[in-house]
Amino acid sequence: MKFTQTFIPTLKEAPRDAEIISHKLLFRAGLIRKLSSGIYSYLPLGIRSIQKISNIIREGMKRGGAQEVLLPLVIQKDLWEESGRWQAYGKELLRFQDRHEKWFTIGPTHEEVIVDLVRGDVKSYRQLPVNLYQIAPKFRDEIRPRFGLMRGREFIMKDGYSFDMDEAHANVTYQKMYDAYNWIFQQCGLRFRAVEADTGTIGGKFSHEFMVLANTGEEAIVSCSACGYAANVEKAEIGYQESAAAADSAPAGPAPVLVPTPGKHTVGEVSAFLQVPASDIIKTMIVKADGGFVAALLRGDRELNLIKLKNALNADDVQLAGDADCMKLTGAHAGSLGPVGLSVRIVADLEVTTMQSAVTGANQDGHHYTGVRQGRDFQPSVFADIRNAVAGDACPHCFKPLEITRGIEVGHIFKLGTKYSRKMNAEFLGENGAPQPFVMGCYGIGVGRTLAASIEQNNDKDGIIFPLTIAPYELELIAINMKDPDIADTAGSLYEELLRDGYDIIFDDRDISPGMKLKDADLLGFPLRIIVGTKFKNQGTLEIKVRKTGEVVTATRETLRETLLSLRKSLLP
RNA sequence: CGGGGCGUGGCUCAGCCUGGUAGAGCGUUCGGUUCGGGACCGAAAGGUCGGCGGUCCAAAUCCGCCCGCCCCGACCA
Repeated sequence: MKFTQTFIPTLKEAPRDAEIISHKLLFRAGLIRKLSSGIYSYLPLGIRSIQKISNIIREGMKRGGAQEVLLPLVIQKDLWEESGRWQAYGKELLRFQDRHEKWFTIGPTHEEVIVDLVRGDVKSYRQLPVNLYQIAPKFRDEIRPRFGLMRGREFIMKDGYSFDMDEAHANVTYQKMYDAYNWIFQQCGLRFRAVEADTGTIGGKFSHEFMVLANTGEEAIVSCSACGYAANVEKAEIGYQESAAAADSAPAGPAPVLVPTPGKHTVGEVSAFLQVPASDIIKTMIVKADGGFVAALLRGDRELNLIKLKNALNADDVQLAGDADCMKLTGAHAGSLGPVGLSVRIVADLEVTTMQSAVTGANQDGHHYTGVRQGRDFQPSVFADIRNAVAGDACPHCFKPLEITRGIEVGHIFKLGTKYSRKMNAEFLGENGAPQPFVMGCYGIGVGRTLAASIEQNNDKDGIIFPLTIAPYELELIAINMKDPDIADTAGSLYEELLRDGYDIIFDDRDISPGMKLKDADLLGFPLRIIVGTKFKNQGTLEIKVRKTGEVVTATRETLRETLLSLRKSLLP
């Protein structure tokens, strides 16, 4: 492709609303433009990269035994009512009516459609497994779209769904998809990690998220370099080698003392005011669990993990209570709560059991207790790991210190089981002749997000550094001065040759200053760059620059192909 | 949804407080000089100042309503 024949509107400055680096660079390099909040157009370079990622996904899916389909974008309400999600999905589901005032949605995900499709045509276990996927736009009416392609409302996603006759077969399919995902992200040239994830309300023990490692990632990943354990912080367990009942055997100290702490609400404020470390404070949070209330206790410097709490309580729905509920239950506002004298059920984090003389809220505004002791002054009914892991906590498998890194979720696979097949009455006849529901799995990849994540991970001050496999073009040819006939002619014929050789090449044939071409080349981030310039005029040499390393290799026209081949090879994943 | 901010040429922004001629840089067009890191000289095009209404002799500027966009929002207990 010649630069002058395509549409690559590069920009010196990013628009003001671009916050993160990938958003800025996608915009400045002319890969995307915004139409509306969270809604983007893909320009020629953007769609090329998206297509390369899509093709890698297709290859990976093929290897994993899945077939491509294309499902409708617009879905009628009754299917969503069958699954119960018309009510359950909430405001993220875009709903609208056609001219007959019939309700529809633009699919944010396609379980209903795929189940409807398969139940109509798959009637026997002999037809299983069925594993179908599509790569298509989706729409989720996010409360707050942000970060460009990272969290848009309309976005391109690969979503796949598998149907198996039983758990054992579903597990095999799951494993194939797990392997396929590893292959796909590796082919995309990403540094990533598959981590164990919470399965949410779906249940089952298999769920993995594929996280691209990047400091700007929205998710925290807990990992152990000693044994390879890795999990989303929502899920990550903490290793405790012995259940600490130490507090019970320690000698009892003096009874709790009520101290005034006027205007001190946060752990930080109380800690500073009373001159005690945050780790000696027990913070008390009132939580609404399935309609009832419980008090969750944590060391002052820890964060509550609602998912762990939900699992510990065996509850379906857990959320923090509002200030009004706190007031009603304890007689104090949030900020002065404590477990002493509380009437609600108490759930204590395992760490709390080792605290023998703690500071807690006194359930009167502006007062705290000191010298509070678990077992004597209050009695939790449940002890559980309910906090977020932090760096240095023990690995649940090998007890070595855990590390925390950040990641961007680009893929998620999990077992759906029979949740949808039961609700939507999707059954087949098994070997025993009895009808039974399909055992399903579901597998997603954010395609646009993968592009954004790659840029988030691979960039420098000058611009994007594309991995070879997903770059819009692999190779850029630059003629330093198009007005110089020697240079222009050489570059022109070189372009034709390389094109014939099958290179994925773009030729910057614009008649503009060298500075602009070179700046644009850095910004656009194609992996390899050939420069035809004064060195060619004077010495007959061409320059090949590797964007990733900055390495410059010179070649003659004779050695160019060989040099390109080996450089290209060095950039393969 | 709650809180905050913004909306002026394609992009980044000034002007608004204190009403009176709409500005700069980048980009674009034309001519010329340049040609290895967003070059230089000269000329030019391009703006319903987000929309509607109000106040006023006069509104980008003051007031009201609306629209759009952006940021923050359990972890305070």
